[in-house]
Amino acid sequence: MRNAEFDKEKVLRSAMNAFMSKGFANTSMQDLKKATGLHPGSIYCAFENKRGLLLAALEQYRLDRKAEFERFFSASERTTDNLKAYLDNVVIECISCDNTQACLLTKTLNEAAEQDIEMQQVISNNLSMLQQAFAEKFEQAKQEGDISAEKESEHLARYFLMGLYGLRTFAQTHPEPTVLKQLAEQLYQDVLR
Amino acid sequence: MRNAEFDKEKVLRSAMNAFMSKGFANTSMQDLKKATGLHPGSIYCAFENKRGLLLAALEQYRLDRKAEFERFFSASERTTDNLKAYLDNVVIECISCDNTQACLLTKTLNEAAEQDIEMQQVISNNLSMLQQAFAEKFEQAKQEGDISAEKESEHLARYFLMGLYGLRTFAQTHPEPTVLKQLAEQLYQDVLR
DNA sequence: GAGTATCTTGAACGAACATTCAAAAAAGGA
DNA sequence: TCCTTTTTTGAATGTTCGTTCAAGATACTC
Repeated sequence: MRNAEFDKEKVLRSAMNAFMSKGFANTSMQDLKKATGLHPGSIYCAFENKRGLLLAALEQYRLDRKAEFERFFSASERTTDNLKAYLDNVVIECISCDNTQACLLTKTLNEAAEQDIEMQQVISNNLSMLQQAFAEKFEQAKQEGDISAEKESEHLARYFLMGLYGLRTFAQTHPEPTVLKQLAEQLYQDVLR
Repeated sequence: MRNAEFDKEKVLRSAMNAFMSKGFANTSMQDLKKATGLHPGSIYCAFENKRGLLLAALEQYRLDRKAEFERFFSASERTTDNLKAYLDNVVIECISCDNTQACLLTKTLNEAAEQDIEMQQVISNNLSMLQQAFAEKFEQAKQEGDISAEKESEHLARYFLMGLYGLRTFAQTHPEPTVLKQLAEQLYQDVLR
């Protein structure tokens, strides 16, 4: 017997970052070896494939984002405040120089979705879960009286998610803090109103 | 002397479609040969590179979208009506099964932006021009009295463009006509209000 | 209609890629 | 301590890629 030496979470986060900054196709096994510290053979032993590594990285990404989500939405008692904090954090990520600018889900969706139905399904499911999570928070905010009871939580969640996608894309061409903050603020207002 | 045989616009539109459906990295020269009907040598003679072909395709895309923009905004006398028609058309594109679902600019931005500063510049400029064009139309709509004079056209254009990005991304995971129409409608309302 | 300049063709090239595999190393069980 | 089992290692593999190039085809010029 012998156990694997590497820390799976660390490896997956490294791979995540590599895929986020260069994309799937443009990240070579050599890049992944450098990023993760794992030799090709080990990667194939643990994840079967380069594609398998991406799938595992996507799952880790989902877990990490879920934890982040719950952290933000347990900060204050007022849900709308948490929502604003979450949104502000997205802007901060967009401005930052590390690899949090991109979203692994949308990046992979753009690149690997075509031709790979299973990958598309995984990403769609992840995004649907995020939308569902937002819908629950909007429902909560309605009960707290900060959002009109007439609005449908599901619609709000969809619109908000659309805004997040757009914000991230916009930031890729114009990562100016002032502009991004304005956009985020208006999105927040439009959703609350 | 001898002139080139192929129709440059047709070739570029074919290349455009190939790049839009499979992305830059995943479109091989064989794919491009099949799509354009040009042999590798001819492509290299005319465009220097695979990358050069993408740059040329991006320019053709810009021209085509510009023509489309002007066509939509000269349809009715009321600018807001034209804006709505433009937005509805984006939804139609998102639902359709051809390659108009994706935007070549954002697709390329996601893939080739990193590592290629010139490419990034080209795309940023294109998107800025589109934003500027929208800003002019919003200004027009203000003068026609359909948009509050207090709003800044530049802000409206930015927000609208962000919405378009988001809509296209959202459509990739959930191309349901009803949902997309709702999202487009709310974006339109939020911008006009 | 001959000459020439340019384009077209498609086979050939080296490089880079994802993947494999056999040998070496290491950790547990007895 | 030795044996077994699993992981680690990194060189080797076959494939595919973007790119080149020399030969052939074609249209324009004089």
